[in-house]
Amino acid sequence: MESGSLDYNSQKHKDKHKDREHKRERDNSKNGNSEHRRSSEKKHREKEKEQLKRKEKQKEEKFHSSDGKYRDKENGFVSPPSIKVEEDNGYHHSIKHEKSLKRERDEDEYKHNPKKVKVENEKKVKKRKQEDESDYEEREERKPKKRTKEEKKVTTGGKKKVKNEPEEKWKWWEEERYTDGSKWKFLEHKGPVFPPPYEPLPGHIRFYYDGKAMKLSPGAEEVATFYAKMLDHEYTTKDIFRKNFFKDWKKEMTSEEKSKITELKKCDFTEMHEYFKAQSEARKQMSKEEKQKTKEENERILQEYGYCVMDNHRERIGNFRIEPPGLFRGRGDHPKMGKLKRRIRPEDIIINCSKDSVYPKPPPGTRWKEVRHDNKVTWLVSWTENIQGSIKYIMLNPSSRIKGEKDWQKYETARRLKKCVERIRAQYREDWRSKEMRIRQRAVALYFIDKLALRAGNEKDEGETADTVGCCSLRVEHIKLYPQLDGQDYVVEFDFLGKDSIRYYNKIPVEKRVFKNLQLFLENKQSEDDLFDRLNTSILNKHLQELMDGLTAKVFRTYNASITLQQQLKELTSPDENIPEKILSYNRANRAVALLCNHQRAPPKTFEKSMQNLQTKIDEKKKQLSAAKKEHKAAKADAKTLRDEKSKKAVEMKKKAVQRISEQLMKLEVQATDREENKQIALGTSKLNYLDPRISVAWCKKWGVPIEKIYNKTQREKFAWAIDMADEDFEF
DNA sequence: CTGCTGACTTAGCATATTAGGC
DNA sequence: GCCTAATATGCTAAGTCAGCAG
Repeated sequence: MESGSLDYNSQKHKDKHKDREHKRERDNSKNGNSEHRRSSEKKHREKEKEQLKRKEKQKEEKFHSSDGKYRDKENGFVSPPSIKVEEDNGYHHSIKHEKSLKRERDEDEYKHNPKKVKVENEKKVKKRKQEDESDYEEREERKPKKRTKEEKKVTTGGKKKVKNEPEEKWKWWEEERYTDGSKWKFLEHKGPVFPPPYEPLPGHIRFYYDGKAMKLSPGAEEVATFYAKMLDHEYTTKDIFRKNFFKDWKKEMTSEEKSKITELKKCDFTEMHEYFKAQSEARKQMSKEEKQKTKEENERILQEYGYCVMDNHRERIGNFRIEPPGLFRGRGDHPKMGKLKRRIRPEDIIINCSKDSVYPKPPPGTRWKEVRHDNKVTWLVSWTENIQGSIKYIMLNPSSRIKGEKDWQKYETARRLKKCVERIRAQYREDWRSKEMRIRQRAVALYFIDKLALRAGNEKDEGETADTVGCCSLRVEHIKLYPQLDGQDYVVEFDFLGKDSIRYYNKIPVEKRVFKNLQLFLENKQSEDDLFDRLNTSILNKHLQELMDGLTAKVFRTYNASITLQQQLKELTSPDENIPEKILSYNRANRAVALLCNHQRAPPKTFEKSMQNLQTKIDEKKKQLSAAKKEHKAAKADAKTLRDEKSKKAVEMKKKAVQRISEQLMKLEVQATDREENKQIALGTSKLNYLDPRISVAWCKKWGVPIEKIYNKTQREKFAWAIDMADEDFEF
């Protein structure tokens, strides 16, 4: 059935193969690599089936929208059945209703967790009424509800010095969303902050070529400092890095320099390197006052450039600083590592803001590349980066409405998947026996994505990026089939580099049918050939879209991560645990997810040492404990003979001491276990991106664990919506 | 389709800040 | 209070996915 692509492909591989023999970064990374591009043959004669599916999908939708709970609808923004929608103007939401809903929720929350207010507002007990500034009224369509009126305030000045207890937190999640595809009505900001210009090195810091001091032109010198700063980094030992750097560096040299400096290995940057080390040392040694001063300066910049006004609110910007020039550090075996990332000038910058706002001013004597007013996008500033030619953006902070709404929506989509995942699973299992190869491939790939939480796996530009893959781009060389292994049947071994060149290694038993299909897909292929030669992410996602509105490959990752957390929490938490133990359970649940998603990290450099320290502490505590126990016993004995009040009291005290120490010991032991189990696993990524925060919030409420134990300040800001709305009964 | 690219999310590592032990 | 280890934040690379032109 399929063929034709093979010759073409393997030809390509041979060319590529040569420059692709590098080693991986992580010691746990290993497999060989090669290139492969999918051939371009298509086949699309499946109309009837698609139509069928479309119908199915419609049914599915009806099923969903009728299953009752208004809350189940995406983002909860939906009229309850009982309330009539005023006019069908496209905004099918009922404001009034939401309000009443909200009130109920509040009551609930107070009932369950009276401490809540304190928890959330640690610092800003005194929410001052803001001077009202309603010049930003453009958002009629967004109709803030009554209650938000009082809250509506904009602090354009941003002069709040004392702490940060600005306005009362805006609950954007209680407002309506745009339904017309626009992202905002009004946007005003101050533009980006540029890195300081290059400061030439002092005269006594010299660069040597071939043993001889040599003064470099400012342009060449600047690039040289980028390299000098990285001297003790492993990067500078890599051939590609050195080669790329040298090539780009030469472009910045004067013709004179170019003719002299012909070999990197004759370059001596050590003096420069030492200089920078000394500088950063000096920075650390700065006096308190100086540190305070820079801190204040940073705060000033943050207040001026770190916020924008979007619609009626002052919102925090995520990254308002332009990336400074430097040497590109790709991850894994990146063919472009070491290339010069050039300095961004105002002339490279596109500003996005509303027409009727005060436009940001370019630095004196410069101009922006463009000022546009596109409210269909969320970015404030963009520029094109010179390594890959891709666009970089300045966007809002995760705590902003625009990011938060999207995040919330993501979890709602995952929850919709929960309702139909069984049907989808049944379907792909059925498809394993399809007579069409492409359907089988699609079904097996989807099975992997679902079961193993693999990423979709888009095609990548070969030679431009590190050789990494996801599900659809898996190659023959990435899997091994074992009809029998360690007493299990039909085992598939995965070994490939995924995003960020993190190795995915896993052996799992699969169903016989999957196994047989894999054998079939492997027939007559070279190791560099695509495993799924009839599939790509576009085909897969189109299929998924038909199965459920808004469904794409990555929704499975979100869904499986969140549902796993919920299950694990249920399983692992027991009522008699104290708080540290509960947190350990939470971390374990979190860890199960991180494992599923393959979120790894390099073991911290100080891991062994800090583990030893902890062990020492534990040993000491143990000694203390047995000493305390002895004393307790002795006291009891005394009390028995003396039988006076004083000795009775002493017994009590000793008893308490024993308790206290054993509690401390336990806490330490828990900590040790937790840390050991976390050695190579990164919990942060899943917590931040995959786990519906409402699950965690509900868990905290249910067990009386303070939310701060689970989420730090940043995380609480990002998940404010969830903290506000989820009660202990929340079910993902 | 198919390739390209724009917009936006997800990712690990580097650095800064804070907490906790002495 | 100082110093170190732990944690939080910042940074930016590397993905996903959709829409469009050809």
